[in-house]
Amino acid sequence: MQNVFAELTWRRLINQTTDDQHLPKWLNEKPRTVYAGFDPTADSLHVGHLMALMILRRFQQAGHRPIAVVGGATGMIGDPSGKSEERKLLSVETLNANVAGMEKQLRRFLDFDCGDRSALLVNNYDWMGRFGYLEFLRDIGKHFPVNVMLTKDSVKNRLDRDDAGLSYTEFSYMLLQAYDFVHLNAEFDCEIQVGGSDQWGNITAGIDLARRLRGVQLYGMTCPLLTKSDGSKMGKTESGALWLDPNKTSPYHFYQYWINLEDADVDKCLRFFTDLAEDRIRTVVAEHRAAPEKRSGQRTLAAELTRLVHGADGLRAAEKATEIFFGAEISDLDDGQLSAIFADVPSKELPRQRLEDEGLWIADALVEAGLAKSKGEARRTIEQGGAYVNNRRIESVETRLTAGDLASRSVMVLRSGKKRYALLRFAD
RNA sequence: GGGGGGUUUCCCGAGCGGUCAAAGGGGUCAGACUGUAAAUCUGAUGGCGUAGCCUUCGCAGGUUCGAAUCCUGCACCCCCCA
Repeated sequence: MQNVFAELTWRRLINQTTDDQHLPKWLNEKPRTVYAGFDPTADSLHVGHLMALMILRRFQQAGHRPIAVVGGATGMIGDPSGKSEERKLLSVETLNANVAGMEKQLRRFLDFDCGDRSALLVNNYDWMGRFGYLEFLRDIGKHFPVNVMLTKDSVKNRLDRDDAGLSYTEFSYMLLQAYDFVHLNAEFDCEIQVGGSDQWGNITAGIDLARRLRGVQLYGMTCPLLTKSDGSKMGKTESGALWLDPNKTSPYHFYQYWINLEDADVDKCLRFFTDLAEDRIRTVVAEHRAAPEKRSGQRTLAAELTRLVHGADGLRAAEKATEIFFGAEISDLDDGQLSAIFADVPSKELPRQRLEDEGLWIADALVEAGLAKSKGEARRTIEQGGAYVNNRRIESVETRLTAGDLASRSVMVLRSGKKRYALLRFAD
């Protein structure tokens, strides 16, 4: 049994608990069962889920048993917490697909095969789906005074707004989550729930319900919201959320997000998201402060987190891609590796025959690849020294490309400027 | 209904018979610098294998050796008077 409370404290993962006095001791007494919920709003987890996930992970590492609950039922309703508008309902098929996608990813963070403290993965649809409406109102609804519900932040905030209402459906959300906690307590002896700070109301609702229905005392703990030093949301890119699914966000982009993190957020993220020990983090941060231009903090963070989410192979791919995207000459790579590295880069297929005889004029190649709108533009780029083939600068507008300029069997990597890439594939 | 002003290249905006592919600014694209940031500086910015040619200045005609620039008609926008 390790002291998980102390661990979470130095990692600054505790925002609020239902019992600061007794919780640390209570957690050290014996292995406890802890749960966190994940709403299946998409077919992949994203960085926003990472906080709760890492907390479960640390509980397990300390010797406790984590339960990840995917909200097949609650996801059908939509949690109003932290949301400014009524959400649209997802179809049952979408929900099922989403639940399946998230399950796969959860396995990376939690150990599902280690004896007593093996993680559990459950779907609340399995117990909520069977409930009849009348039954639910009699057995559960009866215990929720509306005046108490109305004081919850998630409800109050929505009612205070002039531009968004709150449907009866979403209003009922907290009853479902409260019942989840009670069910998990009865079924798995789960006694503590963790979640983001916006989950406080839902968690305490569950604790109240458990006391009334079962006469037991449960606990709750929230972590801080994940925001950047400038106040914006962490894990948001111009193209949307930062997903954990490599098909939605490539390991390279995932890695790059952390490499580009503000200096001010590095310490915090190392504590939140890596398994590194406290003194190691202190060392990394100290080194980083001494020479911020080296980005050693970001590098450590990016490497640790990418390895955790995408595995050692994913990290290697991301590092290789980084090296190449920042100008390393391209050589010794085959078609498959290049396709993987440049997965998000536009590509165009041309007949191999274009490389024969005279070869392919470099300006035509840039236009074909979409890096220039006209040959004139291509010509200018070349004249200004901004055109590259396989990351080698093209010196002359007269350059013609032949089979010898292929980076691999059939791929040629074109680049305009610092980082606009495109591939040309030459089919037989 | 009457009078006046406008419509320019991706955007704003100059041009008011040839030296206009059209000033200037913004944007964009390159280059330098840099910590994969911002700022700054430099260059480029209709098309075409380009000492040249072709297409652009609301639309259609016309005057002229020559029109973004002058004339006529049409369309749309703005302002003033009624």
